[in-house]
Amino acid sequence: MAVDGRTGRVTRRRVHTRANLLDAAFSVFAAKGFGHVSIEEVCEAAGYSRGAFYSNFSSLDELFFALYRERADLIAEQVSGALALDGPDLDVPAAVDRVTDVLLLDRDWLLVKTDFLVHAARDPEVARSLLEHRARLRQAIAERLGRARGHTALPAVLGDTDGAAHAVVAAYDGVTTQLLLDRDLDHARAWLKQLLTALLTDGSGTLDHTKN
Amino acid sequence: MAVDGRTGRVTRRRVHTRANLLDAAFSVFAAKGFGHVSIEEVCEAAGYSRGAFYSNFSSLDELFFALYRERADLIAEQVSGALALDGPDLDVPAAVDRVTDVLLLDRDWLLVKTDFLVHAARDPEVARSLLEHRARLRQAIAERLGRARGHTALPAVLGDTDGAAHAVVAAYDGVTTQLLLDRDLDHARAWLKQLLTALLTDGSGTLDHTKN
DNA sequence: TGTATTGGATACACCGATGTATCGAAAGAG
DNA sequence: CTCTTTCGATACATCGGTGTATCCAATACA
Repeated sequence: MAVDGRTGRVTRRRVHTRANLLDAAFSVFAAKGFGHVSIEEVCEAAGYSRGAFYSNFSSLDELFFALYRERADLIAEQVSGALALDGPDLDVPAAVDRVTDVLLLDRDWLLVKTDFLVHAARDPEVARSLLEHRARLRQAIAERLGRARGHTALPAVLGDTDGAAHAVVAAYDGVTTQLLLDRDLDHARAWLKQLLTALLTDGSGTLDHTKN
Repeated sequence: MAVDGRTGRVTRRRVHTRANLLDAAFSVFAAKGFGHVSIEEVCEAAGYSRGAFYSNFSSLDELFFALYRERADLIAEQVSGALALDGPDLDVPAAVDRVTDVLLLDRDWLLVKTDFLVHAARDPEVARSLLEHRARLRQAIAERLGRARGHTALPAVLGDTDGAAHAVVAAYDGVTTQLLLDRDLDHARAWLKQLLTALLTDGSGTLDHTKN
């Protein structure tokens, strides 16, 4: 019974092993990619037998989904935090710095995230859930940008704040792709920052792209 | 002997079956995703036995790589064509239209391409090859943009033409991600066009993002 | 602390996919 | 047309992963 219609007692041990399995799965997925990972590998990495696995999940897909949700929510929380740090008015460049650092924290997450994208791209159900997640993030960004108006007017090219938020996400996705290939985290961060400030401040930061 | 150190006769039949295998593989990969596809499935889809497969390729990876190369080169060619269509001077909006139509031609290719990205992200060797490919594309774009100067000055925010080319690729990658999820090809095309013209013409096209 | 219940380990039967070795058929060379 | 080489189908041995059923140990609760 891995379905979460659990009703009776749930021991501490259980939540502990579940967490361990998720953590181990994260490492393994990051290293080999979902689709090249067997249930056994995850169990071995976590130090459990397959019995433990089937007691907590009913399939690799289910685990993957749970894993993604967990981590994505974490990131979303951190992004919200980074956006909220300023007072009621927003300091765009500073916020861009903070958000960028959160979004491009570690490559492993990007790997897993992209695996999940590939997964979602073939399963409308999963895609829906991912799209909603992205929409929420965008909305948070747009909302926050709205409150910054006046401070730094958005460039007209992007349309309203919602358009700007869309562009921000696209930029993030674009930089992610590049980072996955060149493995240069610092460069990616710097570039995303420049791209975002360029997009959001109508500004004049020169782009440095001396790479590949 | 699947390695291409072939020396003796190579029959027509052979090249034909090889092509069939590649085509079938493309469909199957697009549908299920590399990593959820077995050699047998590819063979079955192509109407051959595993004997034919092993006679032409030594592993699924090898086939996948060959497949990617083939299609990627094709696209690159088409993009070059689309860029070259104008005379010596470039009509940016028109070129953007043409290029966009080529880049976002069909979703299946994007699926396979993304699978390949995920693959490359974990294999430095493959990543190098993909990076080079991207670099060539960017270079072609930058070169072409260079010849358009004067016609429509690039917005300063992007730095030089090379920076602009980088941004173009990032935009493409970003829109690709969105398209994979929402499956709305027309919308993606429209959005990419607007994004690119916004990026490249210092222009005033309003972004339409009424989606998800 | 004793006892009922839950969690996870072990063992088993079962595919499905892999790679190889062999053989007949197709196609090029002369 | 014949002969030689190449291509691809078939059969086989094997392996790794899957899911389930069973059992012992750990844990909550009274």
